[in-house]
Amino acid sequence: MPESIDKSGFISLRKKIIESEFSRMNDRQKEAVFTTEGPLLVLAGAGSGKTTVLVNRIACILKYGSAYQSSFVPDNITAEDIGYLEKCLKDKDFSGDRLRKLLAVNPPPAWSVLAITFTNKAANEMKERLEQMLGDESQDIWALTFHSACARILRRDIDKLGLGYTRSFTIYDTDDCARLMRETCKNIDSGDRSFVTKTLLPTISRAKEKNLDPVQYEKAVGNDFRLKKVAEAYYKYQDALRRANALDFDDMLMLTVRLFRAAPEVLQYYQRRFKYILVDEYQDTNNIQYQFVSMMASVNRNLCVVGDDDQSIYKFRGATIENILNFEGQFENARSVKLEQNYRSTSVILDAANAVISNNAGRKGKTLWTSNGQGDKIDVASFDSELDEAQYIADTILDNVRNGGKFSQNAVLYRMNAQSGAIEKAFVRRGIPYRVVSGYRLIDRLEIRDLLAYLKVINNTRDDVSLSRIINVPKRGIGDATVSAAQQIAARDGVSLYDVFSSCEDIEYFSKKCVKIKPFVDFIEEMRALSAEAPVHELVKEVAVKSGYIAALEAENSGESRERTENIGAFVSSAAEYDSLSDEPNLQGFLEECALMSDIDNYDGSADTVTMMTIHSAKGLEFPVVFIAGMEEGVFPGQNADFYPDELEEERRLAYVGITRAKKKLNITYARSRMLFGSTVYHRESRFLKEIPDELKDETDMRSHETTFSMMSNKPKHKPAVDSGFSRPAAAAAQSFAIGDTVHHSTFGTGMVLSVKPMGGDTLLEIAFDKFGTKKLMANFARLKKD
DNA sequence: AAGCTAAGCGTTTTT
DNA sequence: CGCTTAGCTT
Repeated sequence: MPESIDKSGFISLRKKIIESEFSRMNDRQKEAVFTTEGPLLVLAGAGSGKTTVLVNRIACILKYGSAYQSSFVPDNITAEDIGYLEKCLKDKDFSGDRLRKLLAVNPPPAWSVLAITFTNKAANEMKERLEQMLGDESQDIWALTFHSACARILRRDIDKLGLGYTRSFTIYDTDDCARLMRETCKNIDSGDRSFVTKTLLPTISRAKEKNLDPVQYEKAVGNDFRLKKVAEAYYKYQDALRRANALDFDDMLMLTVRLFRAAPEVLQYYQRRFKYILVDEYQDTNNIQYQFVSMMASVNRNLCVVGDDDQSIYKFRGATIENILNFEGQFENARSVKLEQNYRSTSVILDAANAVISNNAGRKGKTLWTSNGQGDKIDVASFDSELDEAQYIADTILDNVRNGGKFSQNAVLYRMNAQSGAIEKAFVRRGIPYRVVSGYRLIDRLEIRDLLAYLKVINNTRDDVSLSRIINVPKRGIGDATVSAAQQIAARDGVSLYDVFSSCEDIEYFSKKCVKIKPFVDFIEEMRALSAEAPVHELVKEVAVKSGYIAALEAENSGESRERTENIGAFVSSAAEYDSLSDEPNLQGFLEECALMSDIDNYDGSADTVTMMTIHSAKGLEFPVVFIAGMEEGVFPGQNADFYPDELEEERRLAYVGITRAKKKLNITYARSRMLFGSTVYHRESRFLKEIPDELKDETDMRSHETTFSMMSNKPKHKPAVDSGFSRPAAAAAQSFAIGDTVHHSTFGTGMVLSVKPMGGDTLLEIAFDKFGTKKLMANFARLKKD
């Protein structure tokens, strides 16, 4: 190196340039971004710009490597180079390749980064933002959920586990698992029908999260009679899964970790491949996920986890907050950074959130602050019934829109999906466009599940659960007696149900039934051949038609059957979308995507509709105006909260998550009576509401103190749209209205138009109905007929 | 095997 | 309330 270059001068210039490129971050954020080596815990409060920090940190690593922390100086730097760098700093131009070459110290190739999140949506968002920032180089970065990452790993090497699984394994969702369990453990019948789904499977799930196989679990259980029964069920269940070449959600993690132990070269491959690992929402990780992460990161030790202990809301599915609390103990030389400045909400909203969460004992302790203004007070309103509550929410949203807002700025959040019904009805009545993000997806519909069962059998003939689901759907003369006989033979010979059916000619018992069975087996074989060559959506279409499923629906020719046919059409479209978006589309990949995609993953914020969802689904999102409905004891927090202090704290964290979704305005509502699961229940105001200081709230009591009379108790005629994946066609009612027009509405009957106001491609009408008073409706959504 | 009716039952949050 | 299932009939 030439004498004239001052080493320390170069290093400090390098720091200045890197810092300047990320100058828009606050000091804490910078600290996280520039900690590019070693284990790092980022405790990021709600709305603290966490995603931006993550993305910037990866960008910094990929562009400059460890340059910020390194004292290494390349030999061949010249005075001219220094001049160039100084000019870059002065011009704030950091885009040049030359700059990068001069400054970078061991930058890793792009595919060195594994980013793990919990939803596909978050993964895609991260990928998109990285692509924006890095261009093509981000192509090979893995930004995936835990489950998809494990699926990829297992797809390559699951046979190395030596348990008989093959690469065409099927992923069982909770419904499949319940069917399998009921089938395998018919003798474990406790009389309680929900025993399997409420007790047995969750208990096994916990065992798998601790990486306990049936044998280990049985040992751990000891002499507990009840748990011994669970262990027995677990053994049979796991064996059935193995024979079906199927994995449940927990297996995906457990078997990956076991694969890493059984085949160290597989683990090594990934350890070398991923120099940098980061995990988002770390507070939601469970024990096996911790094992997975620590194995992957143990060589390079460049692990960055981001989370907020106050937002841990998945304890019920095994998440353990200890992973965050113990991070510094588990990873040597770990650093930790707290992000407490909030960029999202007004100080009123933030103060309310802080006040509520401060009632929790088990937390690391953070206090969010913001330099945003105070903002509006929180509107709190109470009602007689959930119907009045829904009406109020609908009216308030219409007011917001009339004052220049957009529907999409409003979100309605609630504790349980069951609460959405009343609100949907009110929206339908007012003509408010909305979208429900629910646990109920397109693929949860009966007809799609049937179709998927066909596809699963085609992909993996060992899948007995799926086969017995569709063997006689539509009716083809193979009834219960035949199926249970076949099941017995399969169990006796240790083969799959499909094997029995396909060799029915050799089995005496089936001599007469073969006429019915043979065509079905031939059909499956034909589709198996097709699946090797045709695109997935064509296969799906063929299956739907040639199985006779569509014909059976058409024969039924009811409104419901037509809807089912439509849904199948939508499913074919989604397969076509998969075909066009996926790098190498195949049936297996499509089935995997179906199993691992949730409704929120398809949520697209760009349509101008109100969003409705549970608070769980809302985590990670933000909206200018948020309504939290059903703030009642018994609903939020739920009944169990009185009994289990831990659950109360989890509910409180959930309340914290809900409150911090709001950017500008928060509305909270509750009702003293509520129709829930078929009967009316009475509740008091939620304790969480009382925990918000009075000076932050504007309270309105809309409850009557005499007889309850509610106009809304008129039953609506419309069945509300269940999902909303398809929003109502906005162009359908492109008619114009004038003041004085007489109109007909399917629910409100006849009325007269009082005012007309154009609004974002639509028209807001104020209509005086003869029997229902004055309502505000959006013309395109209200299905109005002019006289 | 298939289709019908009556009865019963669970209801939090989800990858 | 809405959905599944048991049990009966054809």
